[in-house]
Amino acid sequence: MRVLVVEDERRMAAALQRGLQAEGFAVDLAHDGEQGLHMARVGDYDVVVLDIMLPRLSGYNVCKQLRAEENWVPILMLSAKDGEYDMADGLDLGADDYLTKPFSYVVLVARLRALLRRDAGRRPAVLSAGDLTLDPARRRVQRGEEPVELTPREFALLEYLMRRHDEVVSKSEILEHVWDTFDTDPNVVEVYVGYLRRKIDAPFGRGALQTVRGAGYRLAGDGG
Amino acid sequence: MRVLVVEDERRMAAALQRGLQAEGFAVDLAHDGEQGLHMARVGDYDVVVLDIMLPRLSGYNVCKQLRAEENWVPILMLSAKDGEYDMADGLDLGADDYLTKPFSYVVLVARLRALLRRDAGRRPAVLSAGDLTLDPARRRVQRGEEPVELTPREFALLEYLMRRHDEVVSKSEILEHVWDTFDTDPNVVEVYVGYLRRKIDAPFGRGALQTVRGAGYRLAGDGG
DNA sequence: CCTCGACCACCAGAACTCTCATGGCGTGGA
DNA sequence: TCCACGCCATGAGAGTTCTGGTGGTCGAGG
Repeated sequence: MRVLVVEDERRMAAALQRGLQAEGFAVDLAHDGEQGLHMARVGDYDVVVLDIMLPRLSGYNVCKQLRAEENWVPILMLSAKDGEYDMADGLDLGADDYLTKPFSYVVLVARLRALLRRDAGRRPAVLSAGDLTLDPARRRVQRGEEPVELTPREFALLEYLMRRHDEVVSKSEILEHVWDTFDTDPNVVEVYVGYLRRKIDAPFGRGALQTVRGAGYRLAGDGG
Repeated sequence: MRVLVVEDERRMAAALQRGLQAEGFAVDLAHDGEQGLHMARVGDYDVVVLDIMLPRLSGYNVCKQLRAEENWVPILMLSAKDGEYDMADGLDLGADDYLTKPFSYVVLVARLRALLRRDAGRRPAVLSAGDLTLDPARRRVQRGEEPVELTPREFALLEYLMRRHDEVVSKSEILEHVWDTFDTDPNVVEVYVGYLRRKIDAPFGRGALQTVRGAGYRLAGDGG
């Protein structure tokens, strides 16, 4: 698999190159927007990792230009640290997924693989259950129009429950996937379910996160 | 690769089986010590995952018995939750590595692969630098004979530095490997280096963990 | 020698995660 | 119906991690 990484910061670029090569990707680097655009045009890549903040031509414009030329290579955008550019705009310009810094190396690789698996040009999934929405890339949750602030662990738990909404999910499944650990006190799940309810249900008079006694929990898709 | 999992708790056993199968291992289960011993004898496995607390015959004794019969199949032991058995004894009986519960699924798989890569029957590595020793499996650190208590993050940082002792390790390398993240504030490394110094150097009048200005840090192998 | 900028050490405090203990509630059996 | 038991909810609190700010130190250059 051929990957083009467009990133001006040398250290970041080198780290990405090393990491991705270790995963078996063939990695080319471009250090500014113009070079990146040129290489993306002629290089026949399977996927492009594109920083937004770039000298000469922003990642923003690289993406826009490529799409204008009907080049549908999958693009994974990396957000700026400050909020100058909104990732949502990046998506509107035709990026396929985005990551906000700082991001985990594992997550980056997982997203790249997901991009490579599916048809190019599709939008990243935004999970929903009733009027509850969760955007894994932007790390944002809303109940209706109202944003909800979650800690990392709460977010991971909700994401897992939303991916399996309307199913009954056992505590041991949750521990495996959200905590990645065997033989941990299941009470920690109960505690975090409690935290979530206080944030996504109680303030809205809902009861979407239901207990199924003896079996686990279910996140109701109809909003509870 | 064929794996035998000897574990009596049904849920744990099922989770291990599913997880390892997903990694491409062929997994057989035994639910007590006698069955496990029998299967290990005749089954020609590449590695055995062996719980200590087992009905009928402890993992302890299964291991001892196999080694007495000159069966050198690599064995990864899982510790009891309570401290009834000491893992060090397990190693003395011929286990090749051990994990203490609760453990991460990712760590388990990594250890299994490590076992499969190297010659069977060898002891797990205990890292050392001067009179500083670190046992990754038992999660224990000593300065000379004196045990040192570390938090998980401190331990991970020290482990990485010890694996590369006498080398200069840059902050970005540390962030990548210990924090698994790009573009995080490097100050967090400085803070944790400070914590480590207060635990492994200052109380012993040492200076093993050295700053290399502009380059990173070095853990001196001669004890500083 | 002094200044300046970059890099680093360290304190303080906030946020987050997890453990423990207690009490409520449902379910099944007497 | 009432009780007993197991499952779950929740408050409290401790330990850990991380952020931000401040000040020190080193090296280069005037």
